[in-house]
Amino acid sequence: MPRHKPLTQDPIAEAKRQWTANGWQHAANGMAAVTSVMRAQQLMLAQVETALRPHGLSFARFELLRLLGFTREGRMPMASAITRLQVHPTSVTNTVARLVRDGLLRREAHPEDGRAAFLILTDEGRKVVEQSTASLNGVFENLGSSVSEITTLVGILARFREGAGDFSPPRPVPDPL
Amino acid sequence: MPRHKPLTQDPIAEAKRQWTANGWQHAANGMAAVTSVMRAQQLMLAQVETALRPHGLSFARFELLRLLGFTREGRMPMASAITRLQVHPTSVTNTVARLVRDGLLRREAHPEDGRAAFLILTDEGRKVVEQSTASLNGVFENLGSSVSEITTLVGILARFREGAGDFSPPRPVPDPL
DNA sequence: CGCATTTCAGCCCAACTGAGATGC
DNA sequence: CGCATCTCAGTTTGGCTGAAATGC
Repeated sequence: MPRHKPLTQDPIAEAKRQWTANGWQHAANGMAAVTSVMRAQQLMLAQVETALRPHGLSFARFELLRLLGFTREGRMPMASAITRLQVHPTSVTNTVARLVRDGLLRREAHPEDGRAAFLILTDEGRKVVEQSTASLNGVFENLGSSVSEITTLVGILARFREGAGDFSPPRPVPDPL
Repeated sequence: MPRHKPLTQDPIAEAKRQWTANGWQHAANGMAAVTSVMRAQQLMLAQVETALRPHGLSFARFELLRLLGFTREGRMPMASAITRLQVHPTSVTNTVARLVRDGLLRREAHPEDGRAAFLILTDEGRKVVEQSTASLNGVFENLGSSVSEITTLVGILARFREGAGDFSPPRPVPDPL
């Protein structure tokens, strides 16, 4: 992890001040939000990658393994993984190739659809995913934010993601009539 | 921009359910927070990069130009940029090289310290930073979240960043005595 | 035939590491 | 001398595009 010179004040608060001073008041809040999310992501990713490095995984690789690990038999069609992870098909091909190279995953032909591929966790892969999940949970349990802050954060970002077209709501209130 | 298959429900809510079902209740909230921030960052970055592409800038390049644009004379020592942007020195060298190549920035020797470099905005660079800021502000003004949500989000993430050692607080309440 | 699934080659960017040049 | 500043070469990664192979 890179060690940066600690700043004596919040650079985002400073940027917001400058945005306002330049007459961009209407954009200042949004700028602060976007910059905050970018920076928080960097910090979180650094912690996550530190926890995963001993297991030989990146976060992208972990996410795919974790998905497989949640299925009953440790197998899933490629297409499902692509949809669920919301990434580009070639990125998944790439991620899978590395996991196969490391012996954590196997690729098999789909029994019915000759175009499709099945991803299958190896025994080693199953072991790694459980161990790395345990390491990651240590990070997740120590973010330094309160439960109520975290709940609020997740809610706000869920509404943002939905507004950005990330998913359709599950209609928590079923249609009356 | 990649076009993904829209999901019919929130994948993070689903992941949280699985975390809980596996007995990791204490980590489920943190997992949701980290995953939410990661995904929101992807969505925001995609919008930001779409707005910047016509100007020939990435977000990293924009941030450096914007920093320069806020100084009186459009000039700043390399070291200040490194500290303020909180990135690796070689990354700044790289970013600067691209901006110089594109004629938006000039590099000059520091008058007093022979080791140090000065970064100087060119006329073209100044024009580009103002135009691209205007484009970005369009994104910032239309995130789809309310002002109160954004304010809450920024506050929670500021506390997280501070806790993660990103900066030291400006001591809003000066020490009594 | 059109369409879906997946891969491949190749590109770009960001971020890093390690080494070294230069000057305080 | 040690240290700071910065650059360079090279690696890794992820994410993308365009093209193609294969099969529905």
